Amino acid sequence: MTQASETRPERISEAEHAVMEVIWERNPITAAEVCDQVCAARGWSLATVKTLLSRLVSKQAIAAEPEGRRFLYSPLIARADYIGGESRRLVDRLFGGRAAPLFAHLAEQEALTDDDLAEIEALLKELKQ
Amino acid sequence: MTQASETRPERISEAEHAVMEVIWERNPITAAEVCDQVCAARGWSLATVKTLLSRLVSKQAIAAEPEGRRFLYSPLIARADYIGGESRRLVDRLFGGRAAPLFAHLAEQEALTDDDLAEIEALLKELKQ
DNA sequence: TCATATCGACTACGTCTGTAAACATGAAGA
DNA sequence: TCTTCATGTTTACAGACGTAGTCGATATGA
Repeated sequence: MTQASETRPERISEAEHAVMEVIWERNPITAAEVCDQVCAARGWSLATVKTLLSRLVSKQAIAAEPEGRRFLYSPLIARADYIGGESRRLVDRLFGGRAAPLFAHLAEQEALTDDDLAEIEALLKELKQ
Repeated sequence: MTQASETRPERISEAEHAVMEVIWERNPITAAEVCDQVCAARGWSLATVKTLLSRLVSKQAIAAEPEGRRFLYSPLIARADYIGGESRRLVDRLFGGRAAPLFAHLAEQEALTDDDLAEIEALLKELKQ
């Protein structure tokens, strides 16, 4: 059963993702406001943000609603979906789809703080309840 | 103090990574042998593999040792380092560097099998011992 | 020795990405 | 009304990436 319109979400690049984060955090939002949030941090110009915004629009990752002579942008895909997809891609590509080896790796690299461990432990308990 | 030669490992692309996996699994290995392992699966031609190999050589991800009139390729970076780096990038980019939210996400998506859970639990115990 | 298969090096080329300038147009102030 | 600012649209351009063809040299079998 293939869905009628299998709109495979087009891949969001790294720079585009930075813009998405801003939009997820606050929306609807204008181009200038997005720029306020990221241009300083990434050394971008407003023009760059505009380009990224229009690419995100054509990728249907965000919606642009006209407001006067400008646009208000809002997310069309949920952050949870995005990070879920990216996480899955990584786990599939590097760990054969199994999450445990990823966890083992992070643990080995001491990339897990005590807080992380405690939190994960709590989650584990919950999952097993 | 910046290190003398800050050889920031150049980014390995998706296609290149597929080649790396073959080389990690068996090495030293020739271009033709690499092709045997991936060309069918990915629908590539030998020429494509050769290109990827030479890009990997220039990125210093693999070494090419001459053997007669051909090369034997071997990894210069460890698989563990690679997947560690990639995992870290993802965790940094999407989860603010904390692993717990990633774990929570995988759990939420039911991307964790019972085996995964058991394994992670075991690892946790070990880490806390 | 001559054709052929093999192999790396070089070249190619369309797409995507990062980064931005130029341009057109409408709004707003002088 | 004339100028200037703000804003989206179009165009640009270099570098990375995916994918592969061509070239030149060597090994090899007839």
